[in-house]
Amino acid sequence: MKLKAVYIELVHPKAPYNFKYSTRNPSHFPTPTGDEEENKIWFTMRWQEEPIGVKLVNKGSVDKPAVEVSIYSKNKLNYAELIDELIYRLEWNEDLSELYKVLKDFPEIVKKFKGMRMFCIDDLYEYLMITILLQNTHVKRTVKMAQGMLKNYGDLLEFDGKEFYCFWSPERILKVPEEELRALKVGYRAKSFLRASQDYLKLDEFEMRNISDEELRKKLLSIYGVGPASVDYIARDVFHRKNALDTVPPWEAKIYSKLLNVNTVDPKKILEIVKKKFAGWRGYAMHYLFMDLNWKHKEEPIEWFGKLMPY
DNA sequence: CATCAGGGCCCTG
DNA sequence: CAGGGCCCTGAT
Repeated sequence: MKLKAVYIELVHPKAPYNFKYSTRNPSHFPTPTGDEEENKIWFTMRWQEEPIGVKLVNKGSVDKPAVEVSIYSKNKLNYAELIDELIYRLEWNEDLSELYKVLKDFPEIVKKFKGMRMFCIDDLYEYLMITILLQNTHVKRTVKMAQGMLKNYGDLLEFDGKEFYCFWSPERILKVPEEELRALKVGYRAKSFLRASQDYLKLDEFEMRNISDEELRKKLLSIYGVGPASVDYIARDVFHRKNALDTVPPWEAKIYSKLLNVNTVDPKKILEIVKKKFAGWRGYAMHYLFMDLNWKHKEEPIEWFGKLMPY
């Protein structure tokens, strides 16, 4: 599908805003739903049922942020509404000054990553599908499964001289028999995709933005295929809950242990330490520490991390 | 070649 | 609340 209508607007995120660290995450598994270059990023999304393409170009600096947003669509849209949505998803109006106080023991990290926001362009539905793709497997297989699913059920979009897939809609995937999904080697996840899609259609993700952390957690856990590990990621990344971190899986506990320089790898003890240390911001704070490690590892591989990080 | 664990979650007892 | 089962893949 060729996307022709184009709308361009220069948006000013609240300073400080670090474009690079807010739009790239070395630990994300690659999907054919977007691309990035220095100071540029392309991605797709489904907005009000319509698949669209978005390009962001950095036109500012950390202290004077400016991002040129280009919207590509088949039909004209209510652009003001869509820009507001992007501001929400990209956390462009967030004030993180309290976070930096909580991170006082990590001055180098605060200095380097000041202005880094959470980067999740996905809506609840897409992120549900992503967390299911991640469960109980290695990244390599996750990538393969994602490609297979996108190729078969996603929408191929053409915009700005590029081609990317947009995630399938829940309605689309619900028409597919479970056996057909299984043929794509997604295994028992086939059932999860279908049941989670059904559950999603009963929810109102916009309403969920306003409920308490506790209620949100309960609602998310009621979705088939969503358990304690996925809830933390969804609450933090999609719903921007700064304190979302109630489960530390063993593989993360080993990494946190090193990051926090403590002599335990017991997930429960680690969680207690994190709760105390990063009161009110534990999800966000750990993201900062984790990103620091990811970028260091990308620039120069860290042996212990390479061994611990599931691949 | 067989075995096994792996960015969890569901279901059962 | 603990533990087995689940699809598949690649490592051993």
